[in-house]
Amino acid sequence: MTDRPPTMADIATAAGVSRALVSIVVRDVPGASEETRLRIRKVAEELGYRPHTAAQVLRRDSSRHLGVLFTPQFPFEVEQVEAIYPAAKALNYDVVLGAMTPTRDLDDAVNELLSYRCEAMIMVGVDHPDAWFQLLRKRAVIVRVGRRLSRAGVDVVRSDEYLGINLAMNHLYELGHRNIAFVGAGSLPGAEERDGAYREGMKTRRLTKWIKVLEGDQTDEAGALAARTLLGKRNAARKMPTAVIANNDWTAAGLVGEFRRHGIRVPEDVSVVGVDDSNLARRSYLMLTSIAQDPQELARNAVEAVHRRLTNPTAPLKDYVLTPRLVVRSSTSKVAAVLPHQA
Amino acid sequence: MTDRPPTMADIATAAGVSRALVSIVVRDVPGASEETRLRIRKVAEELGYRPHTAAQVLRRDSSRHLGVLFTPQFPFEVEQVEAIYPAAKALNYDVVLGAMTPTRDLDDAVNELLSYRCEAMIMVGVDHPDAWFQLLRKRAVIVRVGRRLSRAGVDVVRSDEYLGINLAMNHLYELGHRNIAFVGAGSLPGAEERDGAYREGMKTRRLTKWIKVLEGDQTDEAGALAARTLLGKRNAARKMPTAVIANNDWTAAGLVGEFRRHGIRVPEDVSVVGVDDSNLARRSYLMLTSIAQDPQELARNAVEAVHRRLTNPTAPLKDYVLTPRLVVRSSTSKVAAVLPHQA
DNA sequence: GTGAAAGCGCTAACAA
DNA sequence: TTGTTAGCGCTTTCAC
Repeated sequence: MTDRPPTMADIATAAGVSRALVSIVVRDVPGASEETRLRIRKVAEELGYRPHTAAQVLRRDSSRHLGVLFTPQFPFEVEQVEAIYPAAKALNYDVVLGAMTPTRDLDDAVNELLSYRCEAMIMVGVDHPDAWFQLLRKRAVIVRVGRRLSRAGVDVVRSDEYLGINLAMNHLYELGHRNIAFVGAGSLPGAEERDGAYREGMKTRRLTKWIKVLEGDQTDEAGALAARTLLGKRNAARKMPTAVIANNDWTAAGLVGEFRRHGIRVPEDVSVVGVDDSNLARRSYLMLTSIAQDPQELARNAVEAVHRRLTNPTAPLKDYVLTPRLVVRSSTSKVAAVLPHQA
Repeated sequence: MTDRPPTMADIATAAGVSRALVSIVVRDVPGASEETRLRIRKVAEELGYRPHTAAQVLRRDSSRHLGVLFTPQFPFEVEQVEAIYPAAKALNYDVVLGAMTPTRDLDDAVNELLSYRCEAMIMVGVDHPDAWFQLLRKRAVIVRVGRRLSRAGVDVVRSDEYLGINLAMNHLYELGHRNIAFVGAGSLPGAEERDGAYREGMKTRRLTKWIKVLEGDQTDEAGALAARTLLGKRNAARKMPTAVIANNDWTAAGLVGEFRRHGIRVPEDVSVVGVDDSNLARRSYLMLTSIAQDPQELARNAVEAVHRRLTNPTAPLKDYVLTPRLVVRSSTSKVAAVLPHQA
């Protein structure tokens, strides 16, 4: 059988002091002599004391609990979430994970976090109608982290996607690429704005005739599908691009995987650029050129945004925009000899 | 500012009944008329009532909280964890995630779950010294889910790895493969036993001279590394295998990725088998032949194991062994023409 | 520097 | 069927 865990009362009895003193020592707040502190801590250690989170939360008026909503199937979101732990600890928040899974939607996850009385929630990559956010905002502080442009009346931490796409295009343009395709966010909300950066960039560079936006989402499978679509156009003049920008690394990995399966070499035959500069981009068999957005920095800003709003609920809405940078690896190279009809 | 969430007292007042009745209705236990139930539920709904988990946990003698320890960076563990939600709900447990990250080790995660007073923890893919488990067992019910053979004095749910490896070998043997390499678990605990199935299977089939075990872990990078090692032996007679078994799909994906990067076709030039039959195996650009272990079934058994031990703490240790099966996709094919010296 | 006491929201045993 | 009540482990205010 498992033992009943020791309570503060047990520590107090064992150390010969009052419960209140134990609380003071455990929470590390002023109000006890150094000598008592040492003794109590020693006893607590010996007895294997662990604070009872539920009791703390119940008693405190603030839970200091920070909910994090994310989809564990998406690797970049995982990296993002991992970065939140140290950032939250720095500001003394406890992190509670709210995972979205095939059998557990956003509402399920939110309700759970609400039951834990999280005073704030960081939503990683979550998109939803504005009205939904407005409603939830009554119950908890909301901060969104991601690349979406829409605001929905909550604080947002994101990287400058417009700039990011442009960095990718510049890089490819300088390598001689003209026929550059883009795998976007498909029908997901915010897709319009994101594709916009690509379309506009192509226009600015007088590459309008090469504009090619493929439907995507967050997955590698979308990348593989896009690759097949492009390969289907292989024989059609002007159609098969010499470079593809994917809206994230995972999708880029799918592109590379499918291209290589068909014997199309990356980067010799086609260059691929990802976005996020996630761990995946660093894999030795991919080595993706990618647009870096530092998860640590996003996380720090997100937690800071939470803290700010918790401290000052009426502060004006803030849009934290971080500057991405280009990381060149070996999934991009100079464009191969250009056929006459592609010039 | 966020509103103070309504409590049972608020509902009771609004509905003109006692708190106890509200509790009865909310928990869905017998003791209230259907009419009252309806009214109370309606009021609760209107006020947006959410039970206060911390208060429930504090009051109940059992928390009904089931901690799940895992590493979100490992896709198969994520699939495993996702399957635990429905299984836990079926037995009325709440799931609390304990994520292990680069900045957060097993002890950190365990301590957090202990503070939440989880009465049980399911450890997905966690390996640790036996003594560690013995110690923790005093504090909570522990169930391990994974492919490891070691017991550590706790209940284990796993699939029959020995059989799995044999299924893979049979499949490859029947396709004419003889020079079959294996990417194992490297220096991780339990590696010996797992490599054993491969070594023994090779001996049984009189393929001793082809035995080749490459170091691995759980990652795709390990697969890529193994592929490079094998490619380094390409020109040495007898050395480059015609088939490789990876100890999981993620590693298999790394193998395939690196092979294809070098223009080695899969399955034409080399066949690759994974283990887990995870989502990854189903990706269109990989279509890995894999040894399936159903995450749903593992999850159901794990939760059942938890329930069993919670209900009967002195029950004898149990080893839940599930039977894997072979799923043939297109990462394996008949061996190519065999060179004389390889016969 | 230390201790006493109230009460957070809820459950469960009991009384009505 | 419904209401009353004690108390889970902790924090926090106040008195000593």
